[in-house]
Amino acid sequence: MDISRLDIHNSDIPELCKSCEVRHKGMCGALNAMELTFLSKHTRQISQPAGEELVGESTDIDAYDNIIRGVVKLSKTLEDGRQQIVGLQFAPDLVGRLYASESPMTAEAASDVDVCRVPRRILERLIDGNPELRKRLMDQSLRELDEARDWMVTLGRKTAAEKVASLLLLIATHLDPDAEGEKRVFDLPVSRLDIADYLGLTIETVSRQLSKLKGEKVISITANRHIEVLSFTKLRVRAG
Amino acid sequence: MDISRLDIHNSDIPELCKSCEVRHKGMCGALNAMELTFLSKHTRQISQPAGEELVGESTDIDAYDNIIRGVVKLSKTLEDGRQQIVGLQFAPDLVGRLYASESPMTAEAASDVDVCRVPRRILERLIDGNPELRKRLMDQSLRELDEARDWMVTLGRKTAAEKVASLLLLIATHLDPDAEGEKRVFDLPVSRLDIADYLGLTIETVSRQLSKLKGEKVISITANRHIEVLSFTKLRVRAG
DNA sequence: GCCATTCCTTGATCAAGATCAAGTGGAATG
DNA sequence: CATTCCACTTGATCTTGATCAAGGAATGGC
Repeated sequence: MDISRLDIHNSDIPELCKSCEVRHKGMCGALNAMELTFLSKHTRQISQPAGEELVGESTDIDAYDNIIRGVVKLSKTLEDGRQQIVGLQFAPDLVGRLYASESPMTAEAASDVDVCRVPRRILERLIDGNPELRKRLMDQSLRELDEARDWMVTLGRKTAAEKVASLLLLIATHLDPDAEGEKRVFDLPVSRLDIADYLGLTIETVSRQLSKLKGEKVISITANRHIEVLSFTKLRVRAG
Repeated sequence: MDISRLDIHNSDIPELCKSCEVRHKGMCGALNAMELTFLSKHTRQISQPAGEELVGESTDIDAYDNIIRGVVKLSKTLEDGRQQIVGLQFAPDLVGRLYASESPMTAEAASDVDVCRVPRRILERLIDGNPELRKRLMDQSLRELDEARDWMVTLGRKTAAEKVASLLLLIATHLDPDAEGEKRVFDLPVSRLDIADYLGLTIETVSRQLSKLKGEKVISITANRHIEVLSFTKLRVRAG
């Protein structure tokens, strides 16, 4: 099962997963070309429109999804319907709680999403025999833990204005296809309701804060979702 | 480096770390008897009174601490001094961000704490050669991620009353030395300020909510820190 | 192009929790 | 035993963000 010995070339990568070869951003959960080749008989590429569920809260996990394109939101819901988004995942993250039989949260396509789906048992077997992949997944988990804890500070201690500015920075950072930078112009991959659910606010407050940032010439907004950051410096100051 | 082959008996465990043999609670980060024996020449038992720092935010990590007794709080601070506690750790958790050279947060003794300190390089080498330990640490990280995300729901979407009830349940669960139960009588291991910083509230609000729970006969409080839960059912209802 | 629907914005009012300001009580110190 | 100190409690008031309500802009179907 140690696939590092296999003589696999990029040309062997099955067509359906060519697009998985997205650029890695430091530590991440993506499967590499060799691993995808190894798994090719088991993987399926799946396209989900925005709003479709990938995994439901408290449902059995029988597959992991390697994100190829788009944004996935992870959320938890209280009995009375209050919802909190507990994470956003971008390509090439791996979606799914490792080593659990039941998902502790819902994973839903925030934007239109393409994923490469791998059956749970198959991936777990691959992990066992592949120390490098295991390390990569450990690193993704630890990075997600760091991000969750950073976000706890935002949720617990920041004002509405700081929360909205923080989210714009987060998205600008993660959507940038290039290494360390931030995207100056981008489309919000999520609705106002999603933003509110991520920040622990209401849609009205989010809307007001975005309007305020627009009025202060920190950002410009067109067509509801299209954002241009006019000053990262001001935005960072406002993010606290 | 595969220590699972070593012929080690419990009687070989160095005296200083005998107490490390606390009961494991399902998945956890504690080192087991064999590992502690292996590490005995490198470990030091350290006692810190409440309030003492184990690791500072943004400082170099040169050791990991295996908690033997007490509660450790993990916190992050904004430039202007606002603080958020992002996790509590109990025996036998391992304190310290794995595979990072710099700590993303402060780790501080919440109560009086005893830890077994292992130099970073030594533990990392042990992990590399010990698949079972690696799995245990992976499980602790994933469990901490689950807990952080659960807490994000509390921070983002619960009322002050629900937050305080949730924290009492969390502490009652973690302080119980027995497997699956909850402790009915216990001492809060943290101050009102710590509770406020964990819940994203002020000490005044925490105090008012505790008084309210006392008035409603859900809990009784004596000597500020000593809590008796009179009705777990009511407490759970109030935790939302 | 028109309509319906959904998503977003803006305004007015309200309430939860923060802030400001005294207290209270228990433990430690002399 | 008195005193100080610190952690906590309680009350009064204020502010932030929620709620309620209406209207506007984008999107999809026909």
